[in-house]
Amino acid sequence: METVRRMPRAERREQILDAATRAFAVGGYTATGLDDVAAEAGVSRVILYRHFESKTDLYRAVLDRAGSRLGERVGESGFSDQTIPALLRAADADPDGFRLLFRYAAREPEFRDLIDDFTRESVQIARQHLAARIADPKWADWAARLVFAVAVEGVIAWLDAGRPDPGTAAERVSRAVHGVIEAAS
Amino acid sequence: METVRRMPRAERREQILDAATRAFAVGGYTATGLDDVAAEAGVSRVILYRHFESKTDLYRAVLDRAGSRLGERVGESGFSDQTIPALLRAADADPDGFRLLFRYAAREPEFRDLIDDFTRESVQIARQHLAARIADPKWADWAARLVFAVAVEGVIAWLDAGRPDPGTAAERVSRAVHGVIEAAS
DNA sequence: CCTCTTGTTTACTTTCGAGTCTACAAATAC
DNA sequence: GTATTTGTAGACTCGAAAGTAAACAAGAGG
Repeated sequence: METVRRMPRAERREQILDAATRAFAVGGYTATGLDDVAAEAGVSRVILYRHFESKTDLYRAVLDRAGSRLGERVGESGFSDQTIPALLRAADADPDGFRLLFRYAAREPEFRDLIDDFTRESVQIARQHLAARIADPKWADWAARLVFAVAVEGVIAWLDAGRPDPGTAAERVSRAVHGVIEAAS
Repeated sequence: METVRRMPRAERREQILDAATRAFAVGGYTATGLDDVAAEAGVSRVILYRHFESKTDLYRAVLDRAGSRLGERVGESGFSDQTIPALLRAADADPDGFRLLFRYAAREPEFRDLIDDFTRESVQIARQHLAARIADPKWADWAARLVFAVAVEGVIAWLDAGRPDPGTAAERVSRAVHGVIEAAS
């Protein structure tokens, strides 16, 4: 019988967050039980409650951390030729968090607020850039949403493909994004 | 007190499917209770069980119908300049079904099989077209996924925008798709 | 008029997973 | 060596939503 791995409280908390991110990234909030999280963390279910008040609390902590990391790396103002590379780096640094945020949290009524700020702001920035190129504001909005979706989907598809060619990935995603911008103008 | 609207069995079944499609399209499977569905259908909860064995059964029926309609309109073979217009028409004919399939069902572990066939086949077709243009198969796969995502996201964004300019919408989505294809080549 | 079908209402049971309680074990720190 | 912290195990409660049962109401068609 293997000896039990003990950790100081703060470290365990982080380790649980890591494991929970992985577990939730598989199927989202409702499809993931606390037993799954506990198993992934290699810890009994009760321990989760010594670090987080509830499943909701834990999930929000996971999303918060993922969202903060994303915000730190990408920044939340402006769009430059460094934005896409930064998005890639953020996804590379925390792939499960990235997937979880955009693949699941964005569709979960209770939790989407945690990623919607980022999305809304990004789309808003895209809209401002596109307004000069697209006369009809309805279609500018449409294009802004699509541009953001292409960036995110491009990154997730890159993650799912096993993160090939990290050096040139940003260039490829950028080209796709600009391809849509051109096509929409 | 308003008199109760009775319907022949088959008609009621369809009407429930319509209402359920609307209800589920708001928040997906788990976030939608049978009470919500019953309310949307203007019928008591018990009636649902006289037409469908279970919530799962009802949901699958909804997704089946939406998937069939989609398949009928888009066809499941080949890609031509009629494919995007057909996709738009399908979404226009059944916007809630379309949204439900791609926005929620595609992310629900228990139910994604009902839309994954369509998605897989579409991506496969895209891949074949792109193989000639993109040497590295990893990046051809990536581009194929992205192209499909752009088509779907473009359509959903159009729905969410209130379906402006039905005449030119297909042209815009097509341009976006080809923009990504060019950019990825 | 009678019967079948469609519908309602209300109350019930079942199920599942979240969340709790208690008692115990063992590593660490002083 | 003792107290404290970190951990386990297992049995439990609780609540929400799914699913069931029974009794009754009323329109439609023969």
